[in-house]
Amino acid sequence: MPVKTLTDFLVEKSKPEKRLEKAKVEEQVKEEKKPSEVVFDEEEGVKELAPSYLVSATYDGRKRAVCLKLYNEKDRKIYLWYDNTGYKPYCLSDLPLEELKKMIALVNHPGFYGLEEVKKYDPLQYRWRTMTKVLAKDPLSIGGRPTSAIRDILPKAWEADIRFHENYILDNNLQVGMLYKVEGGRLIPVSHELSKEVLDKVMKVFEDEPEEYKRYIIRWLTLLELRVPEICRLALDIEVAGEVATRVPSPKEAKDPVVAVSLIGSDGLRKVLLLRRENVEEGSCEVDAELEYYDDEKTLLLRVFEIIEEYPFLLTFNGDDFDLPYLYHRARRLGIGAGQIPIELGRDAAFLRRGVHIDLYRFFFNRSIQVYAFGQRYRENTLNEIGKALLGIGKVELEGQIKDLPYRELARYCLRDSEIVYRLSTMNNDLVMKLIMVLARITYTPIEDLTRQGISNWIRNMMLYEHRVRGWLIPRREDLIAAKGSTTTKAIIEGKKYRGAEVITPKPGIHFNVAVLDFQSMYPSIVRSYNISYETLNCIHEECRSNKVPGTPHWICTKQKGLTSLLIGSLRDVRVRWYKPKSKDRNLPPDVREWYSVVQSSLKVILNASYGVFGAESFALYCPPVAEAITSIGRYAINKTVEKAQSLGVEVIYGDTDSLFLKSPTEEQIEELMKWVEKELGMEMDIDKVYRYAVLSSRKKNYIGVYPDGRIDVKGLTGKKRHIPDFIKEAFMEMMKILGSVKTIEDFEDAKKRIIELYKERYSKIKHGEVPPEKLAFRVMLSKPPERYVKTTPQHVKAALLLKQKGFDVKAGDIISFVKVVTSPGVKPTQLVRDTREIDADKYIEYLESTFEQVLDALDISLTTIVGSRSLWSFVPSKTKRR
DNA sequence: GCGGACTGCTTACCT
DNA sequence: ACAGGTAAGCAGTCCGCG
Repeated sequence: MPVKTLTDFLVEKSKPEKRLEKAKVEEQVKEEKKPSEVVFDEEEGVKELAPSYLVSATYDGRKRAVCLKLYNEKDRKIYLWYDNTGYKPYCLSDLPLEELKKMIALVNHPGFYGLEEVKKYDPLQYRWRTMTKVLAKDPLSIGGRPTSAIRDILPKAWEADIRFHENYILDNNLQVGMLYKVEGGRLIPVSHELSKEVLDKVMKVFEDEPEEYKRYIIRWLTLLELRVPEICRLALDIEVAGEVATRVPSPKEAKDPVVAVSLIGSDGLRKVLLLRRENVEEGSCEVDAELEYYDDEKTLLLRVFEIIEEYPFLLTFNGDDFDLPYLYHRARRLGIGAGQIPIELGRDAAFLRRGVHIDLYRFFFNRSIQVYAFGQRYRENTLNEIGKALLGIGKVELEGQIKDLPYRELARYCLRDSEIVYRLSTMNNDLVMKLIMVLARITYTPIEDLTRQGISNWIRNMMLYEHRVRGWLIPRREDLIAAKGSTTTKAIIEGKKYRGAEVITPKPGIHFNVAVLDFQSMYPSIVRSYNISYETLNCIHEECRSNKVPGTPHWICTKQKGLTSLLIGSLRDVRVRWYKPKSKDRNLPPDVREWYSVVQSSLKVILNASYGVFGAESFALYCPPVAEAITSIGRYAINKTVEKAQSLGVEVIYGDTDSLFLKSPTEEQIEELMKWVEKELGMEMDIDKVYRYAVLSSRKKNYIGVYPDGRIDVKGLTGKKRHIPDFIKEAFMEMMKILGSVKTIEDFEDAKKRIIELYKERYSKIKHGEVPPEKLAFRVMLSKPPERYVKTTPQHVKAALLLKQKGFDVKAGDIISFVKVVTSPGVKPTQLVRDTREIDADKYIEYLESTFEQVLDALDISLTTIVGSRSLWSFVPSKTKRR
């Protein structure tokens, strides 16, 4: 079929000077040459290679060339390919070539290589410009060197802060995660067209869209229909026998011996390497792995390195900061040459020379992954917590110190950590590995960068790629901000840059038959439908000025389709109209559905962040008016929809950002409202959920929704917050159970009574000191080191300081567990509590009361009157209703 | 010297 | 280092009070 592939599209749109050659023949991957035909030379890299997945790009400082890592699924090896096209680092100048030639400081710069004229389209000025490429011999000469970098010599430099290997990907249109082969030393993309079947179906779904738009859809489909390879991998964890148990050993010094290394491979390898030491017993527990004992630590380490080299991918948990640097420095200390160690240490990461190291700690720490990919199922970033939350297995509890453990107990402990790391990568059919690969494809980001960087960098990479494909000049930060002006709306929260979302004041009470409608990915829809992009916002055309963004003085271009609008809009549509429905389609085989589900959640991660990055200073295309325009249109849309609902006679009882809670609407009313939204606002609404009843208070972002089957949604209420004591949480859950059983309005009378009984029972338990301290522990995150709290000293910081006094290691990110006590300063770390009589019962009663009250005040019950009038002896008079 | 009103800080949540 | 909006509790300050 003469259908355009992504590769065609890219070639047509861009004219980079040195482009990699395009495959002439359509090879089928399955019928490819045997990997035995691989020609690989350690020094020079691969010369011949059957189709393999591009997973990473780095810069090899020794060879002064970009190095690509290609993963061959068949022999499960990574091959290195070094650039041989003479690609040079560069930045751009707006000065004419002739003028730059006369700049002595530039041409005499030791790293200066040459000049070249190029045409670039400037999106801020809507015109093509002639720019001069200033080429350098090495990346450091462009920038990054402390003194006299080329970018500082030039009066104005463009694109100078893009790293060399990133530039290489951009200029050569390399697609990370896709197939490439090597022939005669040349890197050649392997064409991977969509099947006719898929293509026909897609074109049917998007038949009404313009050609330009369809090309984007095909581009995403081409990247995302191809399955990712099986990733052969090794999980590793090490144990070090330090003298002080409360301190983490320093990797830089590496003065304590590595006493155990556990290794689990996807090929079935299960090993623990143990160091023999004096006075250590064998131990007795079962260990489900092969144990290897070493008398000599050096031999042990060399064996570990040997195994690492056998695998293309290495997984660790915090290996960037601990395991790999420790292994490296320890090995050096024991006299192992750097050349024998497969590890290369970066400034804040650890890499493998040949393979790819993925530090799952960094990946799981990523907020977007936490929230959107795993639905906040884990809320602490420790291996134990993530393991427990996602797999149901935590770390082995340590009795005593590492150095005192018998061999088998040590092996079991060490093995468990690798086991969790490995299982995190295999759960849900390798979900994590697939997510990583898919995100790398969408954002054109090497695996090593993707698993370490935040989402603003992923989106940056995706957008920079789009710029290069089109031959666009990437705007300089200050030019972008100067051209687009600042924000014009006032945030409700002091110190914020612009106004955000609308929250509709809830109508307190119990509401039966509630339908929750929401705009399907509201912000991306706005970006698509309103042509939002940094260049189209406040464009240069006089005629566009009347095309105002509601609620702001900003306007939007009517002449040209915005880059962001196309990019984000097409991603949204691919998700909403293709991948999401397919992931739920029961007619498809489970493995296909599962793949679609991986893709749709990856897209969700990107889309959810695509608005926020424009308001984030760390984003390369930071442009707050863009973010402001999006939220402003969002407020306009929801407010207009509320008006419309009311005019249709539907009561709106609550709404937040993109959702509306409608009280017993008829099907016709819903349908009419949705139709109106589509026609008038150019956006789609969905029935997100239907509640048998919802309990609202006057508090925003706080409600309980009960589904027809009795399941319950709890939002924002104290009872579900992570930091509150288990005792309170359990009481709250009991209360929810009671509410879940309510079917009709009549049932409420009984429910109210049961809730009051429940409250009284829990009340007296606290009062009588019958609750163990662990159940009363608050667990609050320390967001910075204790000494950095200078303005106030919150309770968890007080507790942290007490712990520190006792010699415990407390650092940012730790969860501090404390109870409220009667003695000064009112709190005590849970570990230090000896006697239940210390506990401040009244404080806990206050907490219990306010937790219940949040629910009860919506039910129109007041605890003070009902419980206070009963026979509960010394009832502490409660505060009047809090607002 | 103490309590109430108030503001600001901090955390955890919602979309 | 994706954003802003909301709730809640506590720390700290100011002021009145013969």
